[in-house]
Amino acid sequence: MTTKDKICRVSLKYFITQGYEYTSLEQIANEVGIKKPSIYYHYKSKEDLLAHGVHLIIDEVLSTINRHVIDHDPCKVQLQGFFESILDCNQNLSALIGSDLNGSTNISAIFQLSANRFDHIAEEITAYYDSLIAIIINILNRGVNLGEIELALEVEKAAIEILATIEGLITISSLYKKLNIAQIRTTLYDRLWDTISITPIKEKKKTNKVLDSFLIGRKW
Amino acid sequence: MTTKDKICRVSLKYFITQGYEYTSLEQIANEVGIKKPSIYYHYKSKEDLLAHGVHLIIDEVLSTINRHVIDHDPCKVQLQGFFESILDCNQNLSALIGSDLNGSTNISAIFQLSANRFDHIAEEITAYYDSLIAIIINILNRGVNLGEIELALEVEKAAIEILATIEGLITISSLYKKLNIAQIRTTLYDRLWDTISITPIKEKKKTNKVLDSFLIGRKW
DNA sequence: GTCTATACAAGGATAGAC
DNA sequence: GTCTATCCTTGTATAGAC
Repeated sequence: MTTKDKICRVSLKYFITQGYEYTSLEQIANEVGIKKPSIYYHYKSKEDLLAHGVHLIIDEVLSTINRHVIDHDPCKVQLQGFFESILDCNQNLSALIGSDLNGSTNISAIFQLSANRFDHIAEEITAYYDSLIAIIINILNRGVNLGEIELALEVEKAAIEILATIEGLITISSLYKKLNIAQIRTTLYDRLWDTISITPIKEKKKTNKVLDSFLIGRKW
Repeated sequence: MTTKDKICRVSLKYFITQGYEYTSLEQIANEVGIKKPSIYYHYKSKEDLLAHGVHLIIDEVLSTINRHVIDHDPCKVQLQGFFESILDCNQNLSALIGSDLNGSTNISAIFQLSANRFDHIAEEITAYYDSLIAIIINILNRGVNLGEIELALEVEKAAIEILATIEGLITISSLYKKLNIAQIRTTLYDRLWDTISITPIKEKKKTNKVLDSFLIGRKW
């Protein structure tokens, strides 16, 4: 890994765990094993560093989706691939930046922060969401054509619903530590699919007994 | 309004729009119309200011829910009241802090930031989520007893699903500016209710033609 | 490509007068 | 309860040697 790459990943790690403003170039330089001014040889400013970090995450998410949403798979599998890709990327952020993030991560949080602060990063993030919605809409349209999905479905609304569900999981799991996200994501996806797929009088919602609680350390 | 109160609301406004770290006490003092050191008469530190701001939001959300979730209403109405309360609080944050936030706000984002940075604020936020989930679970249990909601429903999972949906809407609407949240929230709530309520062979998912796009400035 | 040295600004916080 | 003055630390960024 080049020094430039290393700087980017280390700074991303700190931006995510500590926040952009509370991360100093000194700290980044220390961990990389160089001195502070050397960063400026590779990046023109701290903001530049953030922009590269955001770009790295977006790249990772989109390429993961690309790998997991296979062309001729059934729609349901494709959509699940999409769903899982984003959640996995969020969860495996630690691997991406080569570090040991213990807590739950939240890629949306760093997007939020960056977008609020820097206009050109906001544009990239909007384009990213455009891509995500376009991908979902493609999957849904194909599903409608193949008869997997309700003909009457308004794909655009459904796409946003799906994306909102994913964002919600990411947000809530990082904020509410008692939540065991690994357990809830499958159920949530099944439910989501249930609301858009063809359901020919099949008995819906036959749920099983609760085996494990989604909540850690507290029984409701 | 007391000076202390004014300081709290002004700082909250800037914390939300600019981020905690990028907000200086100087800026806050300027807007309040006092000098920087006077802040220290009312609050012991900048962190203290943030803690009070977070507390203010949490109070507002919980009391709004309290007003909108009426004791003997049907379950569906109660749940919708809950749903709307949080989204409204998020949207009307500008009114709360007495200011002119133009863009979309995101209370989860400031929770995120605060929780990451300060342990004792994190505890308050966890307690807040505990309360929210307890409220939903109470509504759902009552709905099950009244026969409005599926007997087989696992209320705990459903509660988290509902909360995740709300969080998702907040997150995505603040990140993805093209989304018209006002239009999508009703649909999303109906869909959600659909998945948990008793459905005696009623024809589900009879959606109408799309009239307006959820997305602003782009037609998919 | 990385270093030392340093400029320069800004922020949080305190002391003490009024 | 609010002010002026000031301390101290830290941060980003640059100049210029090696």
